[in-house]
Amino acid sequence: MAIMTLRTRFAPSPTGFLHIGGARTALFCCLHTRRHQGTFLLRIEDTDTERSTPEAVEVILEGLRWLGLAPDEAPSFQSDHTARYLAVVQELLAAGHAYICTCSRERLDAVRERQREVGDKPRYDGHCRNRNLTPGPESHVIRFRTPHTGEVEWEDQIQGKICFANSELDDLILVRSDGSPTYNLAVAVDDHDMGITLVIRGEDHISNTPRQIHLFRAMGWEIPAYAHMPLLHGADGAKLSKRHGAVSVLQYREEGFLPTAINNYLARLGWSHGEQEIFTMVELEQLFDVRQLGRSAAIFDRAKLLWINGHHIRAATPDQLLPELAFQLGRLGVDPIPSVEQLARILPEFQARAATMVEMAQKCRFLFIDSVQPYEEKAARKHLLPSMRVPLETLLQAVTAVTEWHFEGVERAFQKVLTAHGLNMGQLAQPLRVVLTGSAASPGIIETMVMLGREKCCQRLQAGLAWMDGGCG
RNA sequence: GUCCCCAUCGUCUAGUGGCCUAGGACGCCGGCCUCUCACGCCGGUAACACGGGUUCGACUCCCGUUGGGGACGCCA
Repeated sequence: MAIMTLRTRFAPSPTGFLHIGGARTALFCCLHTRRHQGTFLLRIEDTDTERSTPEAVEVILEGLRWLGLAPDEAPSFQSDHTARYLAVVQELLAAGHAYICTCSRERLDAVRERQREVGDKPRYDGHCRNRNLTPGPESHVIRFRTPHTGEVEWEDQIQGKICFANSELDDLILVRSDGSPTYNLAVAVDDHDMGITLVIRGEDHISNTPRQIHLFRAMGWEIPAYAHMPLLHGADGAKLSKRHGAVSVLQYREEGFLPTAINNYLARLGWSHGEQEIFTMVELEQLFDVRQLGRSAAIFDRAKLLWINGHHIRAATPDQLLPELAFQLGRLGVDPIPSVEQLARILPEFQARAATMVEMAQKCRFLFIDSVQPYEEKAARKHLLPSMRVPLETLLQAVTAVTEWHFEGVERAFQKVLTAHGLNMGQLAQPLRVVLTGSAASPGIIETMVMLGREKCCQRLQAGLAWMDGGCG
């Protein structure tokens, strides 16, 4: 069968960072395309020369790379296509589908204000539509001649049938008075030129679709299919945007989230597959289909993201986590950053204990610093009782005498102290933990000692005894 | 205001006329495990917005109301 191969695009405007909502759009687009063996493209929509910056392009690219959503071909920049857009407009002008408009912004504002007062939808009133103006020295824009009657309808792959009466639409501007092309023109031309067969984007673009379809019709082009996905909302239920609580996806990396976890979480917003909650990227690429999306907006829930992130941390192999842990330790000021061998040895002990890589770094930091004093006050008060002084001193001796520094060897020494003083595990483990780690929580006490090494164990035991002698109870 | 869209536990969702005294997940609460903290396991909490229809039977279909969101730029 001659099924047209799927071509999609993610089309961000480089006016800022890539936020979590944009990342979700890119993810859905990418997953759907991979599932159907299509081609996923990236188009930078920089027709707004005022606000677009090369820095933003770089940040968006980096965000996509980090998430593993790299496009299949080199990105396309709308700013490279200006001549093409303008040529299309000339065709439109020649065919009578566009016209010159000399209305001033002041007039437009006044018209809109009047319409609002009457309770109408603000839109261009068609003042220049039939004036047959020709380009002159006077400042002018070029507008599209939108049909007055009839309607535009399309079968949206997510929303179902959507229909707009043409009478609801106005004559949009195609070319600004400075001669630059506008968004709707550029999108329509590029979607056609790039051979896009399915436009996947946020539902905030629904109202642009009829305009773009009209442009396609006027040019006699084949109209692509559309899939408008529900938006991501913030905790207050409003659209997530840069000025509304959204932060860069790269900040999630800083906060210790794994890209697989972010993707997993985002995919479950609006989409599900039975009762499965945890998905790998490979699974998503096999299962995700935009046509299975729900139609209602979802609210971003950090608590669930944390849970999923913890799950992916546990599921990861240590070497996958190594670079992230090193990165986070560096941010905590650990210097020098431990070797990968060192980190690989201790990392498994912390996988089940951290929801983020930041948390993991915080929890294993004690291993790599010189002193854990001052102790966490509450922990010290509760566990470093005077009665523990002697047992800890015995332990110091036992530790010094350990011949082979491995789990069994250390455990033997520890048990000996327990027996000698008639203590149970917890009675000795907790004070020791405080002395060794500075806090009342850590991996198993023997594991902790083994990880720390004999030298540091002895040093900290000595420091602990000194602290107790100092009477700082 | 006008147009478009949406509506199941606090949140993400399953549900496509009877299998629903509405299932799962996160969170929260309780318990187990236990040297601490986690992980894990067990149990609990909590929802079909409202009103009309259609039907032998509605969470599921239709209409209305209410509520929410989006769009109304020489931004994208």
